Amino acid sequence: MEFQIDPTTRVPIYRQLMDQIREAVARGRLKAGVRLPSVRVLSRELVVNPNTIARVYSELERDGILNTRPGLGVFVAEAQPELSAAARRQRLAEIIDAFLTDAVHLSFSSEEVLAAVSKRIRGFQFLEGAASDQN
Amino acid sequence: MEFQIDPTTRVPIYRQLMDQIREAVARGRLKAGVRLPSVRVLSRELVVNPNTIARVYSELERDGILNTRPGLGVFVAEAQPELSAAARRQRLAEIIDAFLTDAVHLSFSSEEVLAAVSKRIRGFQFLEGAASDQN
Amino acid sequence: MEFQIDPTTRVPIYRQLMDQIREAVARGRLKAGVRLPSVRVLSRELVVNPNTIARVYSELERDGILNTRPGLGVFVAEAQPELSAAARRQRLAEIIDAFLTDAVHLSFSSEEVLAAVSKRIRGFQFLEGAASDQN
Amino acid sequence: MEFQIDPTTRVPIYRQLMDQIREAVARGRLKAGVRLPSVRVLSRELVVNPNTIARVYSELERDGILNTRPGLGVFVAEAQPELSAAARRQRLAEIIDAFLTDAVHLSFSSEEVLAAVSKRIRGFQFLEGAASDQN
DNA sequence: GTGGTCTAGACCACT
DNA sequence: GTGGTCTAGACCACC
Repeated sequence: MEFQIDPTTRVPIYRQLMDQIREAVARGRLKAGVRLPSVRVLSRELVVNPNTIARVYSELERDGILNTRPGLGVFVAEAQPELSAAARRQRLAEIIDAFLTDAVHLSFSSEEVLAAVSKRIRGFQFLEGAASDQN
Repeated sequence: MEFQIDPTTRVPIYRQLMDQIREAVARGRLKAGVRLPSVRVLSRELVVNPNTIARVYSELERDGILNTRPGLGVFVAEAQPELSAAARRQRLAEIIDAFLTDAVHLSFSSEEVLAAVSKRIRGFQFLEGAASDQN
Repeated sequence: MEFQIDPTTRVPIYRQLMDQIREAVARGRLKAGVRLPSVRVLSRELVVNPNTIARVYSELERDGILNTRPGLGVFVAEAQPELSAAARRQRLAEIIDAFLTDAVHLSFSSEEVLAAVSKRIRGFQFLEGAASDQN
Repeated sequence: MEFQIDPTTRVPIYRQLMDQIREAVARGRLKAGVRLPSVRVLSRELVVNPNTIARVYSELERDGILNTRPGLGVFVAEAQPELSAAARRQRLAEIIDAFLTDAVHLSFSSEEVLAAVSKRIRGFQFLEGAASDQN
């Protein structure tokens, strides 16, 4: 995995890195169990303050996306939704509505939006099957 | 239209209000030509500083979503996309990827996501027709 | 770069400063990547409230002329036109007509106006090449 | 002459009307000596407060573009530059620089700008000859 | 009445 | 240190 920081954006560095790790996991490019570079190594590689990397790892651990095994390193966690089904559904509705609001203001038609989502969704590693609903 | 501010979130007040207005316009609940509450009235209603409301209105005006008529008030604008097709397509890809990343981490399947998008898209007022691409 | 505010004009302070920065960028006197003075420094220098400077920077960022890097400062952005060709052409026609209207009322001849434009245009950093129209 | 007010713009009504009269004069569509509609008539026609029309006429009179002949009406004045040659040249330079700044930020090339100015200048009624420089 | 601009001063997040 | 957000309160222009 290579991560890239664009310092010309107003998105904070820690956010850029978090988003890239989250997206890599979502696309299946980072699979559960894989070890990430150490804070020190990655901070040198990206020319970023080690504190910033450490913050990224700890926030992703809080989100259940990474696990730190002391002395061994930081690893991609098994997928494990902690939210209730109701909370997950509500959260999904929120992010869909926010996304659709933006899409409308970009003057796309609903057909164009659905087509684009259908196409891009193939680049992501979703759960198999339909039933993720029982918890 | 009623707007609601949640002061406990870390989302800035002006952002919450902007998002709510943008969504209401995208859903067709606020139609072009409708007058919004005056800065002073809304600031009293939401118990928010008038400057904060004024900021929301002026940023939405810069985005082409509202118009200000001096001395008269603030109104919902006619939709008028000014971005190039290339910029619009890139923006759409970005928001879709960000949305799908979140959806994967919520442990939904791709079928569930597509179904939810298809369902919720009906609540929004998209452009008619499919081809909005010639400019 | 030195900026100057004339408090006797009816042009708002933030507009004066915005215009000066826009012109400096257009002339190539402020090049992409250059760091602008911090909000606090410039506000002391110009004897203007920091909020006013912050407003200038944030509006120019929305226009794609500046970038903010949190914690680091404000920088001149790479040029990146996002408007559609149609919108750009219409905008150009509008500003030309407004300019020509003023020029006529100053009692210049068309030859004088064209000569003056041709001469002054050399002080600006335009795009190379002629065709900037495909998007 | 028909004037049109667009209430959806943030440009004040009095400014819209002033600009339209100035442009009509500059284009030669309103010639010196022509009588303009009375304040009352025009205010009914445009559905605008009479005070607003009166303000437009009085400001244009101050600029030397209109003359009021009491009891007779308001007339288009003879062109009469009151400024010194130096002041006129400086003012021309200012409006050219402001215009060119905008044109650069619209990502046009200098060739495109010159071509567009040359084309649109034909729609305006400039002074004949080149020598408007002796005063 | 309407919105727009500016100041002063506080608090927070990012690096 | 950097910029971002919010409040409070003043003054001005437009209608």
